Amino acid sequence: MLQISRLRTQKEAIIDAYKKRNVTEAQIAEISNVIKLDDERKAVQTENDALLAKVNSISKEIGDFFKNGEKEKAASAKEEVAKVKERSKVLETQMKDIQDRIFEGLLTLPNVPHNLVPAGNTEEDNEVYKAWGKELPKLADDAKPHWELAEKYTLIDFKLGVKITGAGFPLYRGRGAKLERALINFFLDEAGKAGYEEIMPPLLVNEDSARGTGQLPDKEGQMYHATVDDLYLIPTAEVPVTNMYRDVILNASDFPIKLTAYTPCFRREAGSYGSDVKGLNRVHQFNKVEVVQLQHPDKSYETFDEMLLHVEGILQKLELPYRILRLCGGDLGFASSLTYDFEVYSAAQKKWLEVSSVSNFETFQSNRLKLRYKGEDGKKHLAHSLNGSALALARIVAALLENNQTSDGITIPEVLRKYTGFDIID
RNA sequence: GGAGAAUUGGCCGAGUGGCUUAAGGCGCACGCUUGGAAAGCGUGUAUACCUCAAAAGGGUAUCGAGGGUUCGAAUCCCUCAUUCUCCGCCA
Repeated sequence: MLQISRLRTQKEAIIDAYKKRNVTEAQIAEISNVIKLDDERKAVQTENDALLAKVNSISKEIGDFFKNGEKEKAASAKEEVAKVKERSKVLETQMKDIQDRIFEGLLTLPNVPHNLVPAGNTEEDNEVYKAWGKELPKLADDAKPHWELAEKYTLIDFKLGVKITGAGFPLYRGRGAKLERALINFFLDEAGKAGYEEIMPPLLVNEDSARGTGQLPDKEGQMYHATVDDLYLIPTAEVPVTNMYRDVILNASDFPIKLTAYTPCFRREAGSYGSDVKGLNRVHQFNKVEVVQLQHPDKSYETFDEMLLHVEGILQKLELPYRILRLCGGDLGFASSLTYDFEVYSAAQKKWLEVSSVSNFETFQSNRLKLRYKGEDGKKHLAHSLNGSALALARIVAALLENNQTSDGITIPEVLRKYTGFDIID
């Protein structure tokens, strides 16, 4: 959520930057509308505060009148207060209404794209920030996609997942389950080495938390909702982990705050269909290790680069072909200012699969979270929040299985062997 | 799930309708004192918003949250949350 003060001071610059996104005329108009509503709010508050001050001072007088036994004066003063309060009540209703409309207006405004964000509307317009320099792996003609390999070596049972729950809930078994656990441990250990504190958060969150990181109201349909208790299954660890700092005031010396968490992620993926959803490419439940950083605004882009290097390092250790995309305005998430996606090449499908997304939200999340720090000037300012996947498992497994298949079986990358306890799946 | 008790500022803690501008203490900051420190003394020490060209100043709201009663609420009433104790259930 953007701050009204920013809309006021940087209105033209924001509208200009918005042109890189798919914003509508209505959204642009909303900027002026919110400012106008805020002007109204101020006028109403000024009037109402003056009325309340009057009520307070008259009430004090009434106390004195009673003490002195001046009952008639007290009675007429009471009448006066009643009149003032009647007017105040009207103003209070107005103010509430205006504030609701301001909040609704602000919720429709996406984050302002960073200078580096290329203009564009679709995936096609994303810029390749770093391309895979070497030749892409070529497999034998009889190379199998990962869902066939998973069945052949009894690693994942998609059918049992359907039986127990439904489509998109894979059941990992045997060495498949072990490989999954190995990757989780490997990712967590890498994050630990990079200085992230490990968190094991709740997997269900309340409405305030879903609202804090912006899942509500924007992406309501994407989350599973446990209606009896009004709790949401997390779509990413970002939600519980970032909400650790909701309504928190930090000291500038606390930065950077670096947190990592493994959690299963639950996504309804409403509206997806076709070959994209085959196998592990798109599922309702998958495992992911997330990294989150809270940082001083002056340093958040240094931190952003550090997070990119962290993700890149993991992919290199896994020996997977990858490329990094700088998302264009149209593909940029609602809350993000700058996002780089990591894709790995899945050689049998001959597809690039998104496995990580690293974003700087600047103050967009912290404004809604009320996540602030006490600055050098003694005043409170909004912190910057960033996060990234490091990494999302399901698609990494898909690429590993496909790329590493040989006539003897599927070889396990060197770094994972001490975690899996086996070198090859045969 | 049931019963009882509690929730006040950075922390402890007083406060049962106007004398609260939330006492007092601790902590913190600055000053005085000192050779230096401690002690002592003094001053200051929440947040958000409104007003003001700015600063100073003034105003409003906030005593777990939200409603209500009242001219006036930390104080009375209602709903909810959290914590503690006991009972029930449970890995």
